[in-house]
Amino acid sequence: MSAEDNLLKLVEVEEPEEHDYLLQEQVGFILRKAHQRHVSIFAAHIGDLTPPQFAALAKLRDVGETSQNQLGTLIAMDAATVKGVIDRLKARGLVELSKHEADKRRLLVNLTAEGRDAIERLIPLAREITQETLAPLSAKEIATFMKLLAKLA
Amino acid sequence: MSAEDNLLKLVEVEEPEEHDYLLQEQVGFILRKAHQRHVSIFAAHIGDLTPPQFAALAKLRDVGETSQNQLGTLIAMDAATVKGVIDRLKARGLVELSKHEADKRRLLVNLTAEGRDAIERLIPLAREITQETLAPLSAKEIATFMKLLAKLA
DNA sequence: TTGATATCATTTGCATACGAATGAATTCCC
DNA sequence: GGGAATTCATTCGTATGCAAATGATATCAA
Repeated sequence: MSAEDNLLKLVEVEEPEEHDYLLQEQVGFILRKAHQRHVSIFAAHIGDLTPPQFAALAKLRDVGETSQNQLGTLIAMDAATVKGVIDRLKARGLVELSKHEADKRRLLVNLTAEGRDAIERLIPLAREITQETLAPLSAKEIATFMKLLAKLA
Repeated sequence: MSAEDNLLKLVEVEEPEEHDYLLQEQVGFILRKAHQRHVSIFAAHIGDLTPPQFAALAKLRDVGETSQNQLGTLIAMDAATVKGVIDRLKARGLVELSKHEADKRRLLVNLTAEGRDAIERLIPLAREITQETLAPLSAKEIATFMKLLAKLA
């Protein structure tokens, strides 16, 4: 290889052509597809609840009664989004709402008995969903991936 | 109350009942948060276009004129979703639609001159978005992460 | 105490995202 | 050739997801 070739190669590596932008290699695009695949796996295992609805129930199981806003923070949903999710869970009798005695602004959310039964019943399925989502990776790869993904989230 | 009871209560308070299922460690939940963070970074750099709209333009730049359905396949959107995205890009004059001569079912989509200008102008910003999204990782970690993420998508 | 500020919840508007149903056009295959 | 199956696009309904505006309440600070 000539000196000119080496120089050219170096220049190419350090200053890539403006035309070689490949959508399918961008992290955002792949992230969106990976998320889509997960949601699809979720729906195949748990047909009557969405991932956000499941997240709300699972978090209420962890922390018990909380305000709607606080629950939203815990499951990474803004106030407008969490309201819709809770409304639908309430309509199905899985959560119940009550007013905070001291702070009249707050709307408390809690599992109903039916909601508690539902989440306990669904958690084994959720484990399968996690497993199937990660199935393309080896155990070692899963550990690495989860560590790096957590850094990005 | 016995001393044992007090001890037990203390333990319960400081180490709340160990639930064997932790939402915040599930891949689906973290994937959703990572995707949210990316969309937020995208919006901070490119305010007047959404990631799916950008994806449509970038892919049209790659492949040139295609049918609406085919474009949807290329950017991982179902027919109903891609229609809305293309409708909005058309309303803004960034793409133009035409009928396929041989196959009357197909609706061809292509960039307008304005659309081509827009995507060329935005690609440098998209590179910054990718960089900022991956900023929490080292170069080596990025390589590892992208390889594993691609396996999951 | 009171006026400014902050927090909680709601509502509206817009943009994905997808299942299901529908209609039009094409292809398959007997 | 012609009926069955497939493909392409559209529409409808439901569910996130978020920005921005609003109203009610609570907290802070002068």
